[in-house]
Amino acid sequence: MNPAIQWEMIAKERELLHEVADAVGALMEFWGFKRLMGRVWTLLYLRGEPLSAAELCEQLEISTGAASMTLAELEHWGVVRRSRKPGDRREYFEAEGDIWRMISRVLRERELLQIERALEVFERARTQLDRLGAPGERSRLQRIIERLDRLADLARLGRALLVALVQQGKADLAPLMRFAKRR
Amino acid sequence: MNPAIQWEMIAKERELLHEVADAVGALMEFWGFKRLMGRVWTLLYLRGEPLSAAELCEQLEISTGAASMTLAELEHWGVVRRSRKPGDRREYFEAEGDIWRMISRVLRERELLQIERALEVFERARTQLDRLGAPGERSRLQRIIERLDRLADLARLGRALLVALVQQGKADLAPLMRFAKRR
DNA sequence: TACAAGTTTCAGAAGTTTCTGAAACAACTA
DNA sequence: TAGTTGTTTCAGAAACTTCTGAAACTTGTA
Repeated sequence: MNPAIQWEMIAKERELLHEVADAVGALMEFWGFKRLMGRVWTLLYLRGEPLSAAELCEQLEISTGAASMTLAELEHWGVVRRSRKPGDRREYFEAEGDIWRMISRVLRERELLQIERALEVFERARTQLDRLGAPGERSRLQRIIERLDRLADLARLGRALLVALVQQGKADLAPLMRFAKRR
Repeated sequence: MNPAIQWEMIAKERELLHEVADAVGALMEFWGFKRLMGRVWTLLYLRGEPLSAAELCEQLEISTGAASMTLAELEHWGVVRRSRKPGDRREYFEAEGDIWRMISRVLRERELLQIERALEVFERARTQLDRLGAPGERSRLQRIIERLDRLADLARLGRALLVALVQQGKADLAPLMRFAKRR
């Protein structure tokens, strides 16, 4: 094959992976992670083989420092594994293949925590407001308490949905996938 | 009643509302909104009556500029209404009472958009990669394409879940609430 | 042990977001 | 119309986040 054409194909592939990585990066950023985490993970996931830190730096045009910190963070979230090849001093990195395991971990450890924290504040404030009843003010306070209860209900709903999602996914992702395909 | 005690009760109430507003503010920030939007909306929601911009500034200790901008933004999302009292020059602001309407709007207009955008990139990259097949490289490319497909599947799952949530909620929030209470 | 290759850390650069406060503006009243 | 009160806008201050690059450190090799 014409080497010029072959080179062009390699460049094209690289560009496409880059675009996908950027798209996931944007999604992840939206989800409150660093954009780089999304980009790095995506490249590793798509390539499907262990890559060295140096290659990631080169492909994504980032510094060694950024690579090191991002990889450590991804490892902390359990979405990237580190490995070595015999006779090679470098460390290699590989993406966790099970996407759902990643997501459900984030849902459990981060979103759920946020909701529970808010819920605690709601409940504590509720009991304290209840005790506060000023004689002439009962009905005004009552209205506030009612609305606070609705906020708490919503938080509990969110919690229940998250828990259900995590449980369902743990049991088996397939039913959810079928659900998606039905639409 | 002893005025000192009465004053203390007012301060206590104020502090409690403040705490709840901060909790919602943190949640909203986590969701990619400005913290202030959460704080302002919460105070309006809990009080349940129209408040003036000045009162919001005073209660939340923010500048008039911040109040104006935040209220405009909240109005744009349809979660705060603006009204006037006859014979009063000031504008008053009131929170949208239907929380679910707010949330589903955000889900539809923001999250859904994000996912669709990513999905488009995935699909475009997929067809282009498909065309790219280098003779000796078919299987390597094939692996990448497979993984890209899994990413796309996940995005479609997310989209389906969001759509279902929005639809369900539009029909009636009650079933979801019962779902939450069952747990 | 000395060396080299690879990795981590961290001070501060660069970029971004959010908020303030004052000036411009708008709306009502006398 | 002029004055008063209330609202919006926006330049830049402040705070925060993310990234770089060089120095410190670690690990394996000779």
